[in-house]
Amino acid sequence: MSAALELISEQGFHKAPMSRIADKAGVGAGTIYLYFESKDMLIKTLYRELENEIMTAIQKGYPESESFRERFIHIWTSLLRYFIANPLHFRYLEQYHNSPYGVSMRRDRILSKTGDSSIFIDLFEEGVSSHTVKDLPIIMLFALAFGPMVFLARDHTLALIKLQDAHIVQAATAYWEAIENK
Amino acid sequence: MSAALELISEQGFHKAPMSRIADKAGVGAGTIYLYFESKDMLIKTLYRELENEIMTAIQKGYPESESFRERFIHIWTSLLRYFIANPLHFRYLEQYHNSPYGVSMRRDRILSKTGDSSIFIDLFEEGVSSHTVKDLPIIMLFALAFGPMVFLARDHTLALIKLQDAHIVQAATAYWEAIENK
Amino acid sequence: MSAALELISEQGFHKAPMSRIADKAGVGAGTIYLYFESKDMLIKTLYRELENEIMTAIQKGYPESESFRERFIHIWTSLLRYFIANPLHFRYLEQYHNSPYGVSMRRDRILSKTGDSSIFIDLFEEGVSSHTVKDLPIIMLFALAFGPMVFLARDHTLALIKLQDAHIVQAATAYWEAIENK
Amino acid sequence: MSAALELISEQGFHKAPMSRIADKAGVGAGTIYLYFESKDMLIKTLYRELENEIMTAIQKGYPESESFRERFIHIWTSLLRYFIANPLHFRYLEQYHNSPYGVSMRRDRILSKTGDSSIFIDLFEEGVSSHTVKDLPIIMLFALAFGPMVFLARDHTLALIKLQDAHIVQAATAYWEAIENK
DNA sequence: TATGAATGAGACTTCATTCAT
DNA sequence: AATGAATGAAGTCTCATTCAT
Repeated sequence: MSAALELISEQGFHKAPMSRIADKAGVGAGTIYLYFESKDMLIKTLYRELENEIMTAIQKGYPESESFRERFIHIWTSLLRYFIANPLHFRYLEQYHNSPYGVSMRRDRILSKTGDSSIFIDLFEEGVSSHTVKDLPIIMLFALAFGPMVFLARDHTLALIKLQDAHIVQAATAYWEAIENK
Repeated sequence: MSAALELISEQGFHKAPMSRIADKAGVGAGTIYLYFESKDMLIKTLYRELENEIMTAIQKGYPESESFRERFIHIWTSLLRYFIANPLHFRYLEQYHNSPYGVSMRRDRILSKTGDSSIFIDLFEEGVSSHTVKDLPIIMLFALAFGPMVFLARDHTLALIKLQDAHIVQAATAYWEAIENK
Repeated sequence: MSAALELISEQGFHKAPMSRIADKAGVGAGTIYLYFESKDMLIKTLYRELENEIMTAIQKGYPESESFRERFIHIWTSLLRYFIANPLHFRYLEQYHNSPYGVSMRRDRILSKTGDSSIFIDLFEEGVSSHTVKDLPIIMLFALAFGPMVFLARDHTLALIKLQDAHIVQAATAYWEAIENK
Repeated sequence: MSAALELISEQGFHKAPMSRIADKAGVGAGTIYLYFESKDMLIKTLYRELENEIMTAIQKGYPESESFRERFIHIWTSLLRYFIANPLHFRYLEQYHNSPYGVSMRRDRILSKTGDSSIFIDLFEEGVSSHTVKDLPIIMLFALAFGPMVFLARDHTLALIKLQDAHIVQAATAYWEAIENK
């Protein structure tokens, strides 16, 4: 899986044939099929693995009893810091989302409110009902919150900008002002 | 080109082999090569075509002499409206940006400040130097501005939300508050 | 035909598609088919044309009434000089001989003793029956005579050697000694 | 490789598509690419293989300590006998030399005096410096020596003549007289 | 008579997957 | 359980030839 992660992140799906993944992992090509039914399954399993790791990272130090604002900023900055610290993970997720798997998965999840993203949904619902954030559809809040973050992470990953910690806090604050209900 | 647009937008690059594009266009497979040197060239040419169309759409009704805020909101909403009106175009651009072409092009452009995105860059530079928007690196402002918009457009395209005009204005305003220098 | 000659000589058959030939000739692709039934026919016709030209060149100044040796050396040097003066023609003939056409044509001709090479055959038969040259099968004499010449012409054409007139005469003489009946 | 040898020898490069070679070899089309990077590499590797085999054949029974004449005739007749015994090899080499690969290789080798043909070059240089053969450029001697042999081999291969051993010796002797310094 | 856009068979090559070892 | 050689469908692209204009 880590061989697949490296190859796909760095070169994209179509430059990561199973044979190369096997080579990089130091195993035979057939061996992969003992653990994964198909390339698709490998890709999906790897995706879930990363997702879990990310959720764990976010929950670490989560200020359960602080204000909504604090909790929101914690999540937002944790996520961005995670992506900056793990650029391969970020690039993999991007590749995944921009593929047939990703699109259908995204739709399924959001419509059924399942999956790990439900944490975010819950948070936003609390924010709306407590009039702490603007009264907008959850999905819009979601887009407004994570759109900038993904873009920042991408620019950083591509080395177009070198995000300092100060930038991250600035961005989180700026973004908070966008959704805050004043 | 419109056959390519449809297939690639709806199914992704790797489900759009030249033979299917040709079929959909109602021509022989070889015919495409009379007009495009290679599949790559077809993809790039189509990209530029769409980009031009978008720039035209944005410039229509541009309030040249209005305040910075008005101009900014004009561009932001025009772009989002364009994507909502042309979901295939939007999805095509997304596919393109998430591919080897897109990544290298993006880097080249931003670093060399050429290409159509220079319009945005100019606008932001004006905003920063006139202290109308926060003093952040241009790329961050860019990410903060277009990140949410792309996410909104994506959600709309995937029918996860049906953006009304009211939503668009709300989002533009919310976003303005995020970058505004108060 | 001269467009075909140039392209095929310089780049080989497989880099001389009909479309390029037409372009170089300044006509439409279809126009060629008004004058030649197919690419094969074009190639064959061009071959015959060159062959005729060569036979004409050889016969010019042919010392009809001189000794066998004089006549032989005349033919041999004329031919080599022709190839040196017309490298494109030489390269075309080489390409042709090394192709399905060439091989079958060669066999047909020699077996049926038709075609222009019958001139050479007649000459050699005279030489053998008059005991001027060694008593070897005609085909062997042919090979012994034209093998070196073709090699010399090839080396000259490829710029591996720059044949001076002195060389040509030396070679002709040397070769004469090989077949001469002493 | 032997499937490629047969097809290319008998039908030429362009009637030997990879699919036919694979069929003839009784393997799948992709299998060839496990052993050869490309069709070009297959062709080149096969060429080198044959060349090695030929050099081995020539060196067998080489009369190291005999006179120049003996050594020269040994090489010449060995080569011709090899070609007669292995007509497919001969035809393959011919095809190869008459192709983009062959032409550039030939030029490289002769100019840099590398490759197996250097054996011949050394021999001729000895002959010239010891005044045993005529004082002509090496390339000319080369052409004078191997031109007839190639032609004879070709005629035999095409079944235009059935070379007996006596013929071979006659031809070698005749040729020796052409280059001998008298 | 001339054109040249259109065709589609066929070329080379890649790669997810299988299976005998 | 592990291997990796073999497979062959599918992909991109070329080009001799046709035919409506």
